[in-house]
Amino acid sequence: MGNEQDTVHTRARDPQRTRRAILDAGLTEFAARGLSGAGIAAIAQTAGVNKRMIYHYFGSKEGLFTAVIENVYEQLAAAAVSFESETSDPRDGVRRLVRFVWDFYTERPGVITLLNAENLHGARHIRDSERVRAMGTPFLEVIGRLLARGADQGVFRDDVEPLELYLSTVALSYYYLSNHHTLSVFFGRDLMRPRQRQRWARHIERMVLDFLAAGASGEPGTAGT
Amino acid sequence: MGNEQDTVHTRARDPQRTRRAILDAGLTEFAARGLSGAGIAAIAQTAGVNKRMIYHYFGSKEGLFTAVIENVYEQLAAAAVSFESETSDPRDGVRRLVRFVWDFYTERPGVITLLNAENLHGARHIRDSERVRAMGTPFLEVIGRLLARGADQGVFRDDVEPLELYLSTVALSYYYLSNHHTLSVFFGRDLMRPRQRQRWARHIERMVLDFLAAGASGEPGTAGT
Amino acid sequence: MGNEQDTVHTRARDPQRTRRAILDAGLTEFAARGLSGAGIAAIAQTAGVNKRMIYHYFGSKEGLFTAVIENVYEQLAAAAVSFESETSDPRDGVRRLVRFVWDFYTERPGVITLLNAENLHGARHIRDSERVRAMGTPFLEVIGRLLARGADQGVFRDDVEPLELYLSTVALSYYYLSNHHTLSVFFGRDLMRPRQRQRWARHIERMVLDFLAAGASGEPGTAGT
Amino acid sequence: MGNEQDTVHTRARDPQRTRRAILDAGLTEFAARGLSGAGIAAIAQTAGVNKRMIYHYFGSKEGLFTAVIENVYEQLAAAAVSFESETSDPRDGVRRLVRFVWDFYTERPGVITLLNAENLHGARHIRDSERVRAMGTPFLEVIGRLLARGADQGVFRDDVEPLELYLSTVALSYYYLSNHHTLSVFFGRDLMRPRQRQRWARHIERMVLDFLAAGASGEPGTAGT
DNA sequence: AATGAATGAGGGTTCATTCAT
DNA sequence: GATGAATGAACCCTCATTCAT
Repeated sequence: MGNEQDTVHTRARDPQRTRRAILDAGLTEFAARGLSGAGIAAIAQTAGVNKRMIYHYFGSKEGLFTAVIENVYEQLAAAAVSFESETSDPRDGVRRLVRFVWDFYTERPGVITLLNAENLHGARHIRDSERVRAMGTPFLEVIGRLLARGADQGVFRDDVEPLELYLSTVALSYYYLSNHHTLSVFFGRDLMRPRQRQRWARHIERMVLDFLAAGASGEPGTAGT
Repeated sequence: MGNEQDTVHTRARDPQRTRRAILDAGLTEFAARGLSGAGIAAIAQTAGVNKRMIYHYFGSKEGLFTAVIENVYEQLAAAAVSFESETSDPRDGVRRLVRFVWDFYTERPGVITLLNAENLHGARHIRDSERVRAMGTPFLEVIGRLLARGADQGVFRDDVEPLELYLSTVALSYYYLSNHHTLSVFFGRDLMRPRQRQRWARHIERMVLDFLAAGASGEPGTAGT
Repeated sequence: MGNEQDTVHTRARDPQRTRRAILDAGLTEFAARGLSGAGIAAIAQTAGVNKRMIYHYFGSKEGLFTAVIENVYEQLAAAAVSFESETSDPRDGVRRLVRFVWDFYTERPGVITLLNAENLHGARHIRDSERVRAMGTPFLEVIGRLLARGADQGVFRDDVEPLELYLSTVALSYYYLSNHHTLSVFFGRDLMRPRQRQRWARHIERMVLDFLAAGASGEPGTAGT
Repeated sequence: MGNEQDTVHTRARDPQRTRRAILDAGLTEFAARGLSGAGIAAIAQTAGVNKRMIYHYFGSKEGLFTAVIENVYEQLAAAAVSFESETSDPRDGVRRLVRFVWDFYTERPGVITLLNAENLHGARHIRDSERVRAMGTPFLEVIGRLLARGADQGVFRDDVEPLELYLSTVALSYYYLSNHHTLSVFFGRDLMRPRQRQRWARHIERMVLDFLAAGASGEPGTAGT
């Protein structure tokens, strides 16, 4: 008695479903406990599958972790195409960018801890991944066009690089969400109360936009002429 | 053969030194591998002490982790007094703040992973610490005076709260340093090359200052007159 | 070198046998050294299995202990059916009872130390066991019939309860076997010499029977007529 | 912080008191947890002394255990002199014996677990103790006189040895108290309820006395004439 | 595809004990 | 007499993983 078993005896054979369940469970567990904190047994239990299946589909714990994190990056890439602004107003484009980033991480808190975990390990799980490598370049191109249009219209300064804008935007969102536990203790106030979060979201938008507006020429440029 | 032993046989009896050595080793190991990734054996070996001593001084692995992280916060508090600017120029004050934050985390990369680890665990190790709780308030007061002076002189806008300025400053430094591994892969460029780092440091300063200058009254206020 | 391994490398895959081997080894070790004195490593070695298997089958050291002790009770229950006397002579029935008890514990000295261990821990391992709880009631019923028949025939007194007879019988056997080590020192004679043991066995029989006979009516009762 | 320390820093130097405190704590802890279950740290804490003191006074854990158990035997010997009956009535003498034994173990439940522990270890801690060896002989002499007187007066049978009477008496008390935890579960009733205990005490007395009376000559003997 | 049995290494922790003061 | 620091072995247990079915 008392045999700790991973799952019920008979289970419908559904490779796709099994694989997906493991991937989801891996995301949950790795996000909650980190790479070394998460256990194969717990993942198998959460997924409702036999431990052995994890090795069958992903080879090893690190293999699963790699798959999980690549999956996250694909989510990011997939979602990102949505904010390619067809709007002609650059300021609206930046607003959309800021909101997209904020919403993305707000809605996926696990992604943050997962990325932290990957950074803790020197990004070695994605380093050799062709799917992830330079996946960010398209982002920079979109943002680059945005910045160029803004500078052209005289509403944005022209000395900001796409990477700088992107990193600034993410940093302001990510750090707040990533470190809210310690910050809330450090400052003696709960940063995750809805009111506080909304204030911060507005602050990011303001900060990014006002920074871009600072030193703008104020008159339409002549680029392209 | 047999059992690996933790240290050399005879050791100078020096409680202070032993405790300190464990604390330092704990910082190093926890920073490098996280709470669950770090091992008592490795910590003891790094500290050059017997494993048992960790329990003697800190009760448990988590006890040591708590002590390590509190120690980090004390470092932060101790270092922070240094940027209390006696300068009368508010812009210089903000520059000092930005540089202090950037330098602090740049020089202490372990602190970042440590704080990430603590956030992964919901800040439960400092939640009940009276030493850490609200330790940030003095920061806000210093920054509050800075902002007030700047607004008074007409060089800063007056709609920014101390917490907003502080969090923005830290976010821009912290995220870049915390996530540089994945970001470097994602964008296909090494963000930690000295050149890149310097550029980013300058960017933070510019972004914070230009944001604060945006919408400033431009003329000295009448406060105190 | 390095780590002592528990067993030979390859082992026939035989769950039943493995489980049984662990149970037997647990009985031996717990009986010899008590719950806290027995070690998982020793049990595994005695059983010829890997340490991990103990957790696989029994969850924990205490889980194994619980299984061992429940197993003992099942032995007792199983063996007990044998003395249900079909003999019509009540005195013979009591003799069979006395001898059964004496032989049971004589042949299983480990059971005594095991029961002592369980009592040291407040019987908490069997307290919630449905298999053990009230397992003794059938004993009392058999003995009750025996006493009734004896009283009916006028050879037993009628003021003795089944529990009293049973406990008396076991006490006289159990204590002698349980405490012979200290008693032998205390009295300066070896109580476990065959001669001494036989004398004691005879004494128990005599004491129980003479007690039951004392105050008997001496004439057949009228019950059932 | 969190240094587990054994006692307050300064403590009145009182060798007698310290030794006594350790002995008492040892009795308590060994009785509650057995020899291997009791820990030096717990004993030191219970005694309110430094761990090192245990080694100072008793050399080792086993040394302390030996001292504790010898102490118990001295208690037994000391208390036993009290029931040397000056009464001329042998039946009263036996009643006093029975009650003394029952009361002794009832009032000192720890003694039972301690003796069990010593038996678990083959009585090796008292085996070489001159103080304990044959300490029981005086008991047998007292009881011997009691039996002789009873047989002489024709109220006791004459085929019972002192050791048999003593062991029977103790067995009936000891087993009930020693195994009440498992017995209560086994029979589904709480044997330690005051009512149940009193019934058992009366049963012991009855059983011993009726056994002794069985087969008595019924007329005063001629011994000594 | 899927499972339960089995493995060896190492996890954090506690042990009784000794050293230096 | 008394203390706190320090030790090394052993403790129970869990880990990621592989074997046999």
